[in-house]
Amino acid sequence: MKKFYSIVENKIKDALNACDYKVDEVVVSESNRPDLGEYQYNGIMPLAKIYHKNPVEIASAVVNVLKEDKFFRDVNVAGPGFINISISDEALIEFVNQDDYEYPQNNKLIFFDYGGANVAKSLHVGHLRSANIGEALKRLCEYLGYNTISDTHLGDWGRPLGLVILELSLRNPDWPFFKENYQGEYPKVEITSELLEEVYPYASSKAKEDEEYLKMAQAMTKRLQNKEKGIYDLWLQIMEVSKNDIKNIYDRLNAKFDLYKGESNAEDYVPELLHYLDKLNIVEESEGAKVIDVKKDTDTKEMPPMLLLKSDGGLLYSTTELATIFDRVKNYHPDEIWYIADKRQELHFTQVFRAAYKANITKDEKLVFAGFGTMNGKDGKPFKTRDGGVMRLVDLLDSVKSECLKRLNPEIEDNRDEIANILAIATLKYADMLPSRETDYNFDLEKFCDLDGKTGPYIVYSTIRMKSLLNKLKENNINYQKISLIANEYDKALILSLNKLDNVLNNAFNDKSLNAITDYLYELSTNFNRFYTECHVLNESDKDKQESWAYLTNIIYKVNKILLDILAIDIPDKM
RNA sequence: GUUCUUGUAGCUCAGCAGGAUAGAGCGUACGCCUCCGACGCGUAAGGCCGAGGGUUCGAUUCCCUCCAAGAACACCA
Repeated sequence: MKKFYSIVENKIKDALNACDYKVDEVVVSESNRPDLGEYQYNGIMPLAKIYHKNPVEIASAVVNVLKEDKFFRDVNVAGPGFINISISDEALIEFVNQDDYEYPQNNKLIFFDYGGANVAKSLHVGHLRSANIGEALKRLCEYLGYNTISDTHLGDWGRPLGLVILELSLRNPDWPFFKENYQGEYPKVEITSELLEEVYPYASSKAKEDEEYLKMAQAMTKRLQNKEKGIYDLWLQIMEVSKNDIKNIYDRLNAKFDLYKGESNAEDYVPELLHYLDKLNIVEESEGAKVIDVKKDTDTKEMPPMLLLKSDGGLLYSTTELATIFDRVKNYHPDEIWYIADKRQELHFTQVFRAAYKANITKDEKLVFAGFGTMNGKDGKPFKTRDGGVMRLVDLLDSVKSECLKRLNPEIEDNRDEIANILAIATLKYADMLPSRETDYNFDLEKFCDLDGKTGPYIVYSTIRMKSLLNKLKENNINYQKISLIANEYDKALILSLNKLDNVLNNAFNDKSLNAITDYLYELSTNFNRFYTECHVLNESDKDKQESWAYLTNIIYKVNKILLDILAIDIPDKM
């Protein structure tokens, strides 16, 4: 991958060295004074402090060295020691012509935990961000050369399953799963996702009112966790139905998981884990439960101990989580494990991570929690359906889809449904990743689907425009190998934007946030649209100009595609 | 209650390893189609960066206090 900023930064570093100033790192940024230069370097002032010298003096010396380099069109000192830099057209052209957009592969493995679907419960709006952000971060890491593995970490082993099985047993007492000493194969029973969708909420609310029912559910959960014959077989059938359902929705969202493991898999490691922890002497008893103290001296806030086992011996969220880390470390040897989950779960993960470190389960592995903010309704309150229930993810996707369908160009006759679906996903994903990761945001259908502004449809439209222009160039046999000139401020603006690619991707990686990318996509689109209206590629008579512009259009399309692929956004041919 | 997070234009949000004149989008007001998709483009107005202190040559950015909002706080996941 070619790195424009690094070139500039290294040149400045060399110049500083030539003047006998040593710096660890030079960071150049886009100028906020475009009247003075395209880029700026502000590092002279702090340097002057170290060397007890006048910053303007240092800056002038450095500038004199840089001025010798034909790479720069202009370098000057302003104010207390800012260095303003402009690049020569020749250098810009040479850089654009380098076709080098791939990062070298490295041997680091990042393990991703996102999605977090629960079996027997339909995916709801709360699952949207985890899938979007997780998938995009995973693709970003892959693009940057990391190896990745992703796992949904299904919630398939806790009380919800106990509740569902209990309720099914009450409704179908004659099912053989619940008969003791049943011999032979268990029959395949009629379980549909619709049924599960109805059963869980019913059982869940009943457990809240009915203490007896709750106790029965707890007992059933325990029986499941003991893998009791019959109960476990029924569970397998529930799993199959539910997993398919989950996969379908994730497919729609372009979220592809390498693993569909879950708490139940981690459960296999629980005995080993408990045995291991026992030897370490870090498990304590508290109010009947087994806990691991994870407090640190440096804590400013109270840090409750991690609950390992319930007083009835049952497993908890944290237990399976810890066992999952155990499993992952043992079987996949990741360098890092990234958890993309609602930021409200941060305390829970902090506890588990600390326990994992304390128990020396992870050794060098780094456990990273990347929490995201909540998507709320338009009113800023938690997203609900009209009757106050939790909105299902499918329903949300469908509502966006029908809104997109309404706005589709009426002249398009074929595949309207399919196009609307692609558009809906683009719309939702773009809107979802536009705020920075930790920001809560409000779902606003009208706003997201609007063709004006920082929206998915605008980005999609611009990309379609690029594609359509490239097709026209092909039809007219207009070929392009390279850019040979910069004609005006419009193509130049585009080039300067393109130079940022590597920076943007690295910022996104460092912050584990996609907003740098969504924002950059908007910048590219808007710069392209301006270029498009001002520079008429097809009927430009100057052949060099035409070729340069055609080449540029191709590059911008290519970079756009790279970014959209990272975000897992597809682009229809028309809209 | 304790702790954490957030407070930036009318609205929604970026920026915040300190830097020059704080940026977008929407909305508002004006413009631009005999040419590659006007589902586009341009121009303008709009800000004491929650308040008050501090550190610094320099603070929206770092530290402290206060005010306001949100979230998390052991046998649910």
